[in-house]
Amino acid sequence: MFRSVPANANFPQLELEILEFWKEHKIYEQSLERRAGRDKFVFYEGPPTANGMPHPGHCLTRAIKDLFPRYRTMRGYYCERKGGWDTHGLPVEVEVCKELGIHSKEEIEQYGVEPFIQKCQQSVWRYMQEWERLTERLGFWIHLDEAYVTYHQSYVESVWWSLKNLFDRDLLYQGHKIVWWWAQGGTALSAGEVGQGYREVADPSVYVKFPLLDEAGEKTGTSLLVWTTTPWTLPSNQFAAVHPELTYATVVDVESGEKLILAEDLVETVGQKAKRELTIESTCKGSALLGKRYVPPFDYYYKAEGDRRGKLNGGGEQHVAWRIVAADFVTIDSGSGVVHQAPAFGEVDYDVLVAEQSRFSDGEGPELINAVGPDGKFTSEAPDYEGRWVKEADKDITRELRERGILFHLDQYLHEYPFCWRAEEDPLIQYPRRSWFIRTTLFKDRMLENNSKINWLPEHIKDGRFGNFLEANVDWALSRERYWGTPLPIWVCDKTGKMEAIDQYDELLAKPGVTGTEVWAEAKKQRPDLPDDLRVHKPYIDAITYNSPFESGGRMTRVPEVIDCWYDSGAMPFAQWGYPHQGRKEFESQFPADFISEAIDQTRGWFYSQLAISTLLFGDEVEAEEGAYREFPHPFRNCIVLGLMLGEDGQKMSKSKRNYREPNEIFDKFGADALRWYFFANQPPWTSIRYSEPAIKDSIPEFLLRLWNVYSFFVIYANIDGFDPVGQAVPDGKSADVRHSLTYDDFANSKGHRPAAQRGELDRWVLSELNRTIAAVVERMDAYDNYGACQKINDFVDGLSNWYVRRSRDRFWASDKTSPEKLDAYWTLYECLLSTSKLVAPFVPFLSETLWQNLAGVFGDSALQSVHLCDYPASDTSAIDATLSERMRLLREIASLGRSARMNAKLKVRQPLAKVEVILADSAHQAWLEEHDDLLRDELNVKKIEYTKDAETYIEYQVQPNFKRVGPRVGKLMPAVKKALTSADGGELLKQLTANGKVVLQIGGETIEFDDEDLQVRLQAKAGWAAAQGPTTVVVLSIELTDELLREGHARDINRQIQDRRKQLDCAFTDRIEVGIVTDSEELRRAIEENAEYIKGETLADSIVFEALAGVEPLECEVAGHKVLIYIRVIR
RNA sequence: GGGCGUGUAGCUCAGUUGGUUAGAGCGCGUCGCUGAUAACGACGAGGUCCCAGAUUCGACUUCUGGCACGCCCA
Repeated sequence: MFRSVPANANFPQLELEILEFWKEHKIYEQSLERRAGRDKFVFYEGPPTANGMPHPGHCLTRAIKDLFPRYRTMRGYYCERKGGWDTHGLPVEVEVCKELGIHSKEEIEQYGVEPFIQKCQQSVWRYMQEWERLTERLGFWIHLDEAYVTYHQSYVESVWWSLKNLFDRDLLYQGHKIVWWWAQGGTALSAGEVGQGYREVADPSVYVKFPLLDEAGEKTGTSLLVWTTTPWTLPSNQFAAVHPELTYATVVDVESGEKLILAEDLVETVGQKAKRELTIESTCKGSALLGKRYVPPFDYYYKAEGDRRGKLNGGGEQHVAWRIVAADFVTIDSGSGVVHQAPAFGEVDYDVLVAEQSRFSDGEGPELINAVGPDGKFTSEAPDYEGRWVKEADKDITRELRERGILFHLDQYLHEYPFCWRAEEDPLIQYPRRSWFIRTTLFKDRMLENNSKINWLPEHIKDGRFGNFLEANVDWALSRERYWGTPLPIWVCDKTGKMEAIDQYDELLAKPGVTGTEVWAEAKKQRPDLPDDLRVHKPYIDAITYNSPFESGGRMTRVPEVIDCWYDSGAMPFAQWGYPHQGRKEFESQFPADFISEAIDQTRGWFYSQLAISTLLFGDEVEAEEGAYREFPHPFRNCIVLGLMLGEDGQKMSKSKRNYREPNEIFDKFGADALRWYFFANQPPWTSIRYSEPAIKDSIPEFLLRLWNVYSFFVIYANIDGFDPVGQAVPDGKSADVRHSLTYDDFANSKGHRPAAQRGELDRWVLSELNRTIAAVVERMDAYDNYGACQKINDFVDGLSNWYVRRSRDRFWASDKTSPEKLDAYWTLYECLLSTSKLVAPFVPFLSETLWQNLAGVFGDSALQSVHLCDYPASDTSAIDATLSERMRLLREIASLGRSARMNAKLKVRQPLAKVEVILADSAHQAWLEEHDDLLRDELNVKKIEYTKDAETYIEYQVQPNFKRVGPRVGKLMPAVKKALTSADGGELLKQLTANGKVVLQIGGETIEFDDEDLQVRLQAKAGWAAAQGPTTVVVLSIELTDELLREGHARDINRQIQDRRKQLDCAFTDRIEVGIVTDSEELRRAIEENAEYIKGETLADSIVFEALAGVEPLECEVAGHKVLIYIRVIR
């Protein structure tokens, strides 16, 4: 006996039971053990940060991450799933600062770096429990207790190894990075923080004259007209930039006679602004101006360096600065088309400097000029303004320019400018900071090559967002002037400035003359519970110094920076194993990944950091560890890039807007399977989806409940009829302790089990559909297309429920429990359900497990304990019958048309009809349909189905060209062809076609032949018939009703009333009853008498009498316009 | 301002290499079924496939240019 199935399934409750079962029997662990030694399917977990609450978007990521490993495991692969946590970085520091009520780095230093990072380490686990709970509840199988953690010593040392590798290969260097700088707080702000602080302000907009020099260095009398909104950057000017493709005009200021150069398109605008009359004297391309020198507005640097020339790489010399250079970012949207360049205070300006530097030989090019200190005040290099806050100095600088006669025009400019988000009055400035970089640009081509080998889903990521990002690669700014992060493992000699990288803590301790280890020892003494991993972090690591190998008496001290936490996560493919200090074997066997998935916001994050690090470390034929060079792609082969999940209102999910529900709420209300199915089955994973509770809820009736109902139906009747699949189910020769996946073969010797070929058409049809579905699902899932796979599954379950079960009900209800047809029905449905539960297991692991446990449970220890231990179903191609499939489709179409026609004629299905006539455009399957019309007769409740030959009575033929075939052949004649065919007599054309095998028409002066396949025939029902038409089929109802048919209809009405009453009385499915009917209508009485056997059979009535039954409450109802009293007594 | 993506029914979304009746679910309407039953099914209404051009015999589909929204970056 199967366990009886609750009528109303409580999915969330069932899921909790399954979770318990999995835990108790270690099903996940077993599923891995069963695949030990098999081919590997490698999965990488992109580490989430556990210091924020998980939201539904995280469910999506985790669901996809679960789906494919589960699928592959069932397909026979060994798929380890090691968890991981991202723990470093600014967000963690910000959280701790919030908690402490402090902001600036100064305040952190005051509070103490040591307690601060201790707090960071604890904060990282704040929402750990919620994350673990979500992971488990969603059914995401992953080893959380063996998760890698980015702050662990082994992980840090692994990252150190990779950095040492880069350092030793001269791929790590120090340079400047222009950052958004909060001068008052002495700290750089992250992009996110800067983004929060934009607001509209009015800044000065100044047009300044830069006098041009000739070859000899003499003033030419012409000036560049240069525009800027930050006058305070003018003392640090190094270049003036023009766009090489723009046209520039030399104009004469009519009033003063001065000559100026500016973009031609801006002459009028600038003239109007300054209220000057400017007449154009000549024009030239920007490219013609390149290299010309000018006198900058301030001579703080120019005085000494103005005449300096440097050697160019290609030979020759050039002045290092104060000349015109080309830049693509120059526009004519505002200003003068000539842009002042102060590389210290603008990222694009800085890039111009770097480009210039690269043209000169080493040490010969321009140095960065910076007259401003980190406090935002002018330094002694600009003595006139020394000590003044730059923004405040703008006015005086402008005044000085005016006094010196080089200010052409001044006005106000409204624009968006960033301010500090925690000190609203403080404007941010762009400012250069010493920073460490990785020379990723050297590897651009290698990274692109690597990228080209990756299978991106969707495909456009490869050459789109990700490819473009790689094309525009700049060196990776690695260092951060922060506290909680992987320390940059570089020690500097205080005598020589020479450096070395260290990749292991023990190696550091073994250095000669090492001191400073007591700082950690002391801390550990004070707080023995401190995790040892902290010793490789600030401030402890900073305390450790040792004797310089470069010069005696020198000491080696670590540089102060920590690294970008994206580097941490990108190092995960090897660092998760502590490679190469340990875990070599694991790394070798788990690299590269077959599959990763994250949302699209990781393009520049984890996707890039992994690819870059891997390409640099393992992608070039470097002299390195054994076999460092690897074929691309690595470190991942397939990557599903998920869309972002938006809130209910289509906006970004936000806690404060409350535009989404907590994941737990969804689990409690609808269950994890509903959520998972919603994710997998409703759209390709890369489309961004809007969080929608109704849509999640819909998964239940749409899919889960439909499958559940079939399952429930099966269990109810299998138990009633005592259907027992066990018998000799386990084939001889197989050891009793082998547990089975229960495939078709396992039943071959069972009682009442017939080979599919011997079963009826409907059974063979559904088995054919099943195997087609299996093949399609496997094909889709191997291509990482969960959406396509779900559609196939959904179609199958729909067919199983709404056609197979519906049309097989009679067989399940048949009284002869041993008839082969009845047993066929049970076996077929049983096999379908078992296969389906395996098929859907990766998608809805809970529901499938529930089904499996009950359906396979009757086998006890002969069957596998969990569906997740089974092999994924394999398609039996011999069971697939494409012709049958097509025929059944046609049959269903006819049934549908029949219902449609009934609807139009307002003839309910309970009323039997004498006949329908079916007209087929193509008679290929007619004979088969005729043989199987019992199904149709029953479905449509008609006595007879005829396939009409002489169709012209009911319909007209409309002939259309097969555009795909005929189009290319006739080209421009197509409209004429269409017209000729549709306006011709369709019947006539068809007769020609049948007689000659072709139709020949004169169209547009040409003779055109059409064969069978060139023409498409549509049927059109003529008016006046109760008919419905499909593209190739028409169904016509015969609507004359005889008295006999009417009485049969009445009997059916009575039947339905009795069934209704049974339900009200809460009858068991097998309860037998006595029926009494009281009515005045002779007609009804006759209807019942004539159909008594039918009613008795349907309603399990032992007797029907025409009188009241004593002691029974009657049901009063109306049938065919007559009042009827129905008495029902249950026989107990 | 740049890159990428999206725009299809009231809502949420599909739409395979261009082929002439553009689909699903929900919602709505009408009806049916009643031994899966607090389920289920059928049928129907509902569309300027964002707009404008171009290519083509033919464009939701390809191209160009707009518009709107989203993401990433300036």
